[in-house]
Amino acid sequence: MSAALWWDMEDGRVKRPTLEDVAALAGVSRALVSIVIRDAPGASAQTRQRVLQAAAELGYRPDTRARLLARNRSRLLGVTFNVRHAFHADLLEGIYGTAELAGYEVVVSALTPSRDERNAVETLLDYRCEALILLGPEVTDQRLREFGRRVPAVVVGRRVREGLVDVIRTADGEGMRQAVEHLAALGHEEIVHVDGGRNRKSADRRQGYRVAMRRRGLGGRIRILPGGETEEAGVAAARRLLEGESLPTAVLAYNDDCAFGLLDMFGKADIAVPADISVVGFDDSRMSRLSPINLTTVGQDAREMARLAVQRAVARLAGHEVADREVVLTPHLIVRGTTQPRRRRRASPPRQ
Amino acid sequence: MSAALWWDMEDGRVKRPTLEDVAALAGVSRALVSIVIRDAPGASAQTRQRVLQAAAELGYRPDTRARLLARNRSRLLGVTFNVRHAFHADLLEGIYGTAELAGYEVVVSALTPSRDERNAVETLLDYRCEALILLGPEVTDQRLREFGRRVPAVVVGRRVREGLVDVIRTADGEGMRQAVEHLAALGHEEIVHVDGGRNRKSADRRQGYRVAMRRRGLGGRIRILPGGETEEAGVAAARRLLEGESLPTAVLAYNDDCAFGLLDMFGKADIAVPADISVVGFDDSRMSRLSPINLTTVGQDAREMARLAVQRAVARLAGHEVADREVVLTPHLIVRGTTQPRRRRRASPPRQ
DNA sequence: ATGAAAGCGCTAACAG
DNA sequence: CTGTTAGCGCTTTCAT
Repeated sequence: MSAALWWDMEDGRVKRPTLEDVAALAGVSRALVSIVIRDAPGASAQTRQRVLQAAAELGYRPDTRARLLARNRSRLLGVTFNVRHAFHADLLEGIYGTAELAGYEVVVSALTPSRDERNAVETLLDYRCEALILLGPEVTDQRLREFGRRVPAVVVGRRVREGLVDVIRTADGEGMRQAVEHLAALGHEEIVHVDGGRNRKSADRRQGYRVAMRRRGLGGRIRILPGGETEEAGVAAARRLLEGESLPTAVLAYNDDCAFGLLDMFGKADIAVPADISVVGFDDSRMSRLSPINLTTVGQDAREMARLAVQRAVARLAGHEVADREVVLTPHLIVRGTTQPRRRRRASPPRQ
Repeated sequence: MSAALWWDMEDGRVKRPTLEDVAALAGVSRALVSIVIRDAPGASAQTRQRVLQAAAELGYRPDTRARLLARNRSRLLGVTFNVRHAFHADLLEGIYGTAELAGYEVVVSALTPSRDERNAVETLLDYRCEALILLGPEVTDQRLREFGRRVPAVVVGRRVREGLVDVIRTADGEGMRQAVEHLAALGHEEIVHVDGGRNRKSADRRQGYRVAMRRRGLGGRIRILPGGETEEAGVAAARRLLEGESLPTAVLAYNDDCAFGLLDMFGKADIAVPADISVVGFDDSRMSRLSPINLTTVGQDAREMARLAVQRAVARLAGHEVADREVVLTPHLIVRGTTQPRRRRRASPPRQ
């Protein structure tokens, strides 16, 4: 890395040493250099030494483009993620690590408002990625299956109807169960669920809530408010709650963002959390950990999900029969400061 | 896009149509297909038609690897970003857009705890990116210059000492000035600054605070508390403030995260914000907009920064002399709910 | 306007 | 263990 490489202002190109250059300096053939660089068997220790030395001297680094093209297999894993989603950061971290161990490279493609899954995947496929890992994709099952028809695809964090893609996700129902159990154990009975709208994840969580309530003997108290995935949705839901004649003692939101909206509106309306009402979110997003918020929420194991996703993709590529297309991990409740035992409501001054 | 491509489970490889296939189907040479696909001059409208048709029929998509290798210029812009940094999401969005307009492709490399700038940049360079755009890099100036010596490099969001790299950043001093002015205009005089530690950005902001205070005739009230870039640092600083005999009426934090820590600790100590003390952050991070936090902070124009960064890189590659290596944009204060006119302190009940 | 041919820098199969 | 030889799929002269 000591080589002083300069870029040529004339044509904007950088002249970098090639295998050939290294071979020349080491006085061997290109093939031999290739072998040494790839750390493949078939070169004497002595040659190895000399080649490595020459490479270092020139500051040689293999050209990924050429390598990718020449190699029969690209050994490339394409990953799409949403820059806005804090959870994806954790997943990416794990993916890079696991992929490296498995001998794969990772090429990521960011989703932005003007760059959806289709674009991102197309880009990835143009690089001839061998498999796709899609973090919390927002396209239809139909399209996901289309992706899966082209290369092995692993969807992380969301359910996909039957077939063609592997799925690594968290048991949403179980998460809701834990949340309901937690609240019920604290003495709450009027536990309202503000749902996430019309998507599948929302349906799963809604159903989980229903089942858990019934199982706790609170079937009669089931109350679901239409919500959404955003803070605004939470605000709107809180407003609706406040308009009703009686407030529940606990609210279980579809996700953290929605819960933030609830917290906000309750704060403005002079309802103390958790003294007057307990609030639980879902996702354990980074913000939920922020102490001014300190939200009790349901968390997922990012590292494990990442590990499994890569492992699936690789297994599939290796032709191994994968037993279950879908792996459902168990989430775990993280109790923070927005829940407490049910108690008499008391007046409390506004905060803002 | 209608082609039904299947991946071969035998060897994990996908067989995709090549230029050759398209050429055969269209009954022309590969060269001609290449011309048509690239929309380059040198083919009759008729041929164009036929080739395009054939390509569509086969679901042909050019192989990026081959393309990159064959082209003498990669027309690739390498971007490093930090997945944890919400602001980078906005920047990326702008970068993708501007780059496309300029006829460049973008390849991003994510920074994670175990994957620092060095790794990321090396990966990017291995793809033979022509230029680098580094979002809020955390390595030394020394190393940044090293990058700049290899390819044109644009650093976004931080100052770099003299030379070799272009810089697009926000005027930190001006941001601090606006914050101080805002607080002073609200009647605050005891405005404490909790700084960000030993990095350059922190020094800039600290200095901006000093200058602004003096200019406002508050030179005697200058008070700087050692802080840091994290929430924890904010918590610690708040603790130190609370230990002192008198609390200031306003605190200006190094950044939003630090401000969050302050908010948290104040909340726990029964100090109302903004009634008892006003708090200002810096960055306009996504969380600062969350209504339970609703932090008054200093914002930056992501789109413009992105546009300028790409423009710089491209200009540099085109060999255009760029007048100023450093562009400093003006930030703007965003007044939210954590600041209010100075007034008598009053007791207020705990929130939690 | 079209086609033939020569690489881009590397890997991999095959001889020696 | 080492070197020779084909490509990978595309772009790009350079003839025709």
